[in-house]
Amino acid sequence: MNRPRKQASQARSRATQDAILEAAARILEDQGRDFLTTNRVAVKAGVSIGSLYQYFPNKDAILATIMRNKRTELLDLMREALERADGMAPEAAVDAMIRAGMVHQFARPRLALELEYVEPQLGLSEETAALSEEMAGMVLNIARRINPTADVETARDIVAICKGIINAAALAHEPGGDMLYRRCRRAVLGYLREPAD
Amino acid sequence: MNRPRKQASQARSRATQDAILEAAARILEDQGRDFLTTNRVAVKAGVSIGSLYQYFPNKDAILATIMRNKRTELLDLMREALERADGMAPEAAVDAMIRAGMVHQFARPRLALELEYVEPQLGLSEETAALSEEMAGMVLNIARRINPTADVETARDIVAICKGIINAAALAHEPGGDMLYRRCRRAVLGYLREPAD
DNA sequence: TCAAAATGTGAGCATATACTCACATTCTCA
DNA sequence: TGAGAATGTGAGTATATGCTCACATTTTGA
Repeated sequence: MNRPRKQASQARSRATQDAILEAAARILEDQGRDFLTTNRVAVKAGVSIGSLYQYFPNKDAILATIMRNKRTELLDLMREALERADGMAPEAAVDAMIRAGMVHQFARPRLALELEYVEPQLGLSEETAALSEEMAGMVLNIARRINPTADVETARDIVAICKGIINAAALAHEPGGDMLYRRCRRAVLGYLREPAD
Repeated sequence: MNRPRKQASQARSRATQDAILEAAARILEDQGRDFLTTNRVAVKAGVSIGSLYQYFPNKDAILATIMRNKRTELLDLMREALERADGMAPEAAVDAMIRAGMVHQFARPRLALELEYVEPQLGLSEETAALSEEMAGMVLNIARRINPTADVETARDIVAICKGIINAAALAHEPGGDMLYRRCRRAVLGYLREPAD
């Protein structure tokens, strides 16, 4: 295979692509979805709309890329936490998992919320399902250390519970600090320790 | 005061207004927000767009009305549950409250989800805050019977937790039956019984 | 140094959609 | 029954926005 001369060409400038992605993300989180127009993204990213469309085939592709990037980050953090949790006490393992997985969403809760809202119209349903399964699998692994009867649905609920708390905080413009983490932790442990029926 | 001849005029036909509201709600929940256009609402409601704009000044007003109606319903159900819960055992009281408050969202979870997302652009933030406070107050009343140290934040989290579970179910097109209710119940009781730190 | 390839530019097009208005239809009541 | 009020109608308008394309600028390689 022949390598590109410098490092450009097939992917154009990585920096420009990132600028576009970050511009879109920032508009989404601090102006809202109604303000997310391709022209505005281009202006904020410091490129012309013409250029923007050389980096992405359409608006949804920008959002899909942001989505995928965030998901990759999230999965990596969770996988890493799962490994680290190997020799840990059950509660510490839960701690590590929540911290890893959720710190990520805490960082930009508003963005996470907006992305979740846009996701259905992005045609990523297969990827979404796959991600959900992998996440549920990892969460289940940890959850069973607290409650051995936990099943996949339990794991999915745990994720949903954390999302609920985080999203509410985001909508209320709450700061996403350590308090929020502790509330998630309490909800997760409580759910696992409460008998199923 | 002079009463209107029949019952029309100042509010036009109540039936037509309801038809418009229901048409909008149905489009929202089974076609999605991208399909919610005023023309489509008019067609589905069986009126002309011209008429639609005699009942509502603009598109957002339709959504705001749906929102307000649902909220009124929800609050009424919760208030009623709170009264009924007076002589009940703590757990039964929690039961009644979740059932009342959440049965409402369970009924049309997809609609609830879509409304929640549209809400910020509707300029109802004061009403929203007021509603949140009243809901939190009622939930807190019940929550304290399980855990006397519960505070307003605890109450808000309980609401958020239930919303999270319900929304996830809605997004996954899960049926919103009794199972869902039981998972909410478990999450709520677990959260309340888990020590705060 | 220069030509060809790669990349950047933004005025403008195509389209979608919220909303209007001139007119038609129906209702009210003496 | 008929005149005026109330209500209904939908083609058309104004505007916003995703995206294109003809052209300009920069980069590349000998």
